[in-house]
Amino acid sequence: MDKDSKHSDNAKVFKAFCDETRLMVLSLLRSGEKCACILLRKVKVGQPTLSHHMQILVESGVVSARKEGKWTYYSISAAGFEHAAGLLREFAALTDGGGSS
Amino acid sequence: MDKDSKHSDNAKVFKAFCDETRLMVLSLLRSGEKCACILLRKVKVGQPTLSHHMQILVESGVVSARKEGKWTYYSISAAGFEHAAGLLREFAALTDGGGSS
DNA sequence: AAAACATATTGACATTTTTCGATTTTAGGC
DNA sequence: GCCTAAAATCGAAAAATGTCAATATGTTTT
Repeated sequence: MDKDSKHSDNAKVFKAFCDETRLMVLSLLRSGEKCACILLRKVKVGQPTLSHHMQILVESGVVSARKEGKWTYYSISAAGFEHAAGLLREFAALTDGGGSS
Repeated sequence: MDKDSKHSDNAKVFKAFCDETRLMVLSLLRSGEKCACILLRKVKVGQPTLSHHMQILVESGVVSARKEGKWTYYSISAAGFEHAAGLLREFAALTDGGGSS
């Protein structure tokens, strides 16, 4: 079981929370689904940059996207957060002896 | 209340989990306290690099360090993980209407 | 179909992060 | 004091990430 690639994947999930702008977006989404144009007015980055951040948030699973006409609506994904929380618990949980090497 | 600096601080906490090598270290620490020299044998980075990662882990609060003689022993900090988990919950929790802007 | 709008993509640049080699600091053994 | 070992610090190179300007794509309106 290649542990290394697993850690690489897990790091990707946590990277969603590593950037100040992304945390700002997540914070804004706490009050409900919003379209990119609304988010764009609140954060201090350009449109392409926001688009890039939203892509990272969606791919990490903590945000879901919904297209409707010209707009893309984003919202918090409860399942994505559960997954991240689960990983956190996993890393915090101590094993028994473990060191068989 | 300057939200921006708060997000900056929170991002710093999550950065502990953003790197593959750091996740590897956290994984190793699950089976108990270990000195840097042991960790060094398991991860595939040099000694100065490991030292740097350990500094980040300690400063983010998820790992605690204990010096004993020539050695430095590291272990998981339950409190640090609680804090990170709390932040995660905070971002996941929906507010009511919120938009008082 | 043309214009206007919302978002995505591309390409370049700047900043940040990771990494390493060399050196320094600190502690213990001779 | 001198030598060895463990870990930290310094300085620079390499890699990854964030940012923007320009352009492209898709959608609604006129």
